[in-house]
Amino acid sequence: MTTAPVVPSTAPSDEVRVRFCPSPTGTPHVGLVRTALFNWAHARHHGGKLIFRIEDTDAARDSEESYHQLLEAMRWLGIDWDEGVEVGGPDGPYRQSQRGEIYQDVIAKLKDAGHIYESFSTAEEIAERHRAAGHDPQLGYDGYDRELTEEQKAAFRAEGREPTWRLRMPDEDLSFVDLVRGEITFKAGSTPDYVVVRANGQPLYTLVNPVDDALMRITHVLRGEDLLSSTPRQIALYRALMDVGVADRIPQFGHLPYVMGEGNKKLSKRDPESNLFLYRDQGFTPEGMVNYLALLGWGYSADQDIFSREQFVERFDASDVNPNPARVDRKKATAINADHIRLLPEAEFVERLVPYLQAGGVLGDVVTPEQQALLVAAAPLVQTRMNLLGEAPDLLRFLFAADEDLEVQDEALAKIGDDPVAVLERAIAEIEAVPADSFTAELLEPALRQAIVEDMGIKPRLAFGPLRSAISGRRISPPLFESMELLGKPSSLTRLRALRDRLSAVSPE
RNA sequence: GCCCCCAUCGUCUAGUGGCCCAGGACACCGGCCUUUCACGCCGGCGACACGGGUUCGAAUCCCGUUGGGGGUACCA
Repeated sequence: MTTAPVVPSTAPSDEVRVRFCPSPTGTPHVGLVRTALFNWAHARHHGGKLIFRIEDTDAARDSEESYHQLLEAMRWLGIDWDEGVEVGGPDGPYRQSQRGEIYQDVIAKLKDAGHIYESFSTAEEIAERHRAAGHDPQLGYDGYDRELTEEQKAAFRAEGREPTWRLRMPDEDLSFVDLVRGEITFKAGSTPDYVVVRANGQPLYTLVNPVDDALMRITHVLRGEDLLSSTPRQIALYRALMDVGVADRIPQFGHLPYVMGEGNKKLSKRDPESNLFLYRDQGFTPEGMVNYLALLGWGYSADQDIFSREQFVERFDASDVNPNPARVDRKKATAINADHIRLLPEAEFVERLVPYLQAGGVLGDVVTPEQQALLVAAAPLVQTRMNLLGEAPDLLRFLFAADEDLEVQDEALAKIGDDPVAVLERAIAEIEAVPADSFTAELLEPALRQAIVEDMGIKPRLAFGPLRSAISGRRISPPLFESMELLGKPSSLTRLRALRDRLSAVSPE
């Protein structure tokens, strides 16, 4: 272990330094990731640094798996950081579980300066004192141990009590200017002296979080609204830390609105709606996800909802964040994602499709050159037909399936006209006449239209319906003639004949 | 109980005293395009929580009410 640096490692500067400091518990959820994203955007917008720290001081709840998921989430979304876990930096280590010595040093300084004091009161005793005084027993800590004499402390110790340490709060109103909400004032006396060190000597989050922010010279703290009411006590702590030379400034705070679930309930961590990876697995692109997340409490402009990561960074300003809670709306998120799918360059789109096609069993682990070529040719046909990349397998499966494996869905046989067999017969005859080397949608379309629509007098919808069912097995498919072209003449004919035979067999005429 | 935050269409939002009898997006409903489904295009529905002030003028400022939310732990 290196010698613990307990003063900020460099002098204050104008550099913007923000941090993202999650606890590794559970799976990354959208609210958490939105916070990471806004901090990142703030740093990038101002040409500053993002510090990624892990607050793993609760051994019972923290997990290594969760830590790795956090990294995965950040990387998937393209939220990069400048200092912190994995990349290092001047103020490491960046996992609080490894910073014990640093905290002990700070605690010693706070003790020496008298900013924190020993408290022997139990919760029951505090409540009892409130009752005795005719106050609400739910009132917070009453400051009872503030001025204990050495004799009194010794007496408590003799009873076997181990004290916690509390911060001495100033008896005055505490104000700060919130980056998203403006000036906020907490009344004097509304924040009791609070515990910063456990009876076992271990520091609590209440201490460790501001201490690390101070040592890492954080200038702006953008965090969830749930931490708004802890701000006054942190400001008091900062003042104490400045007094003992551990902090050189109080950061500016900005409290981001909650991310709510549909309805009006808070998004719980177990709610599937909140699980970032579910979005990814269903086919959200990082671009779409970033765009949607950015819209949770912020707006790009009065009349534009779709924007790139770069545009987001360019325009993001914490003071434009809307202070009221945002609800996640899957439909809007999906629509935003759909726009980003359409914006993807074709080659990129093809690349993104592959993992989803593999997951859907359409492609194997190894993509053959033939499959790759087919995919490249087919991709443009489906790019405007998808909202989620996860829809790709259903849309494209028929192209990659062997003719004999193609399943024609019942639904695809429902509304295909009075005499689909005749339509199929005619189509087969027409297609047989088309040379294999000029088997293109361009030729197929007018030929089949002439034969079936014009000559047979069948409406386009019913003329092509049976063909679509035969070729794709589905009622809804990518464009028919292009699909036939991709499949090629032999395969197209095989499929048309197969359906013709099947339908002839069931209808005796 | 006490402290704090929030309040514009169903939802996300624009709006920082006149440009707003409130703009955009999603969703929804029509229509156009069309070989299915989409894309695209056109149109429609739809909101300033309520009450008082301030002001020549308020969605915008102030106060109150109501309604949501959070905090009040030896969790983070």
